Amino acid sequence: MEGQPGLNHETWYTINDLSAAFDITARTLRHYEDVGMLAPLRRGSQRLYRERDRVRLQLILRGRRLGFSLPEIHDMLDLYDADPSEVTQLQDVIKRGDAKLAELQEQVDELQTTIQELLELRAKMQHRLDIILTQEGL
Amino acid sequence: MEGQPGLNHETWYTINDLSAAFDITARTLRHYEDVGMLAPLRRGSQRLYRERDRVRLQLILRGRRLGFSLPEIHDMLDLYDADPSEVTQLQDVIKRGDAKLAELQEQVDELQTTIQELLELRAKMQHRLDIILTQEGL
DNA sequence: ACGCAACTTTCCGTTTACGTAAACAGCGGT
DNA sequence: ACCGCTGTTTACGTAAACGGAAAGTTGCGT
Repeated sequence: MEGQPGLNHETWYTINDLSAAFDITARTLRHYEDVGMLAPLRRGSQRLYRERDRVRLQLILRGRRLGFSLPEIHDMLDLYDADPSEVTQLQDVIKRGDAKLAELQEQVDELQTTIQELLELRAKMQHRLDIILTQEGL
Repeated sequence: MEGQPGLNHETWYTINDLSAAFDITARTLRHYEDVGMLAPLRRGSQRLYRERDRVRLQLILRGRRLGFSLPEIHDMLDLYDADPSEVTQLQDVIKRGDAKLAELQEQVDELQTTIQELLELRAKMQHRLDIILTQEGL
């Protein structure tokens, strides 16, 4: 169950807390760990997820909904993990972030084109339907 | 090669025309046919793709870039193939189209949230970088 | 101390979306 | 008639992202 194993005010989650909360299987969470996208602490052999892990999981699942592969999502997570004390790291993360941003914007554009086309199709179909219905109404 | 086998002014494409034009393999085109997403004509055993097939292929590839599965894309293509003379078909296509539109809009929203978060991260990193660089400049 | 539920690791299975030969057919050029 | 190219079908292989079952361990309630 969800709780606090220490005396601090941090919230902890078991693997089943998270799988229930996000409607995924424990197997999926272990898989994300296998490929290095999550790294929960251990109490003995049991996994203990912190708030940080929960946030990362949310990012992973959103990435999946958006159609990204796990390696792609992994790269995006890495952006948040960069060491902010090293100049080269900062420059690198900005550069990689900009590249990803351009990609995401392109995807938004294509989505909006798709939406536009579907709206036009819908209008056409609605128009035909109106004509048929008024004819039948005679 | 791309050409016109008849005397009309329609353009035809071989399987290699299309695979070269869209940078995919012939195998991929045959696969889309296997799963019923394309249906080129035949001259003997050879596939002949018309403009209509080319447009459908564009839709398929865009769908893939947006992260949709082939069955999902297949459903979207079906929207364009609905018989516009049947009232029930028209109503059905409008309903299914609206459902897909809601989905697409949701995807746009999630993408824009992701973009926003990356922009904030970028600003944070840029800020840290500026501080470090001015310190070094002393 | 005992049982049992919750967790663990390990490993083989499955689906999607093709990749990759193998083996054959038709056709334009020499 | 033979070559090479382009195309075809058939069929097994593969990577990604888990699913699912087996077998072992651990902590907790009584």
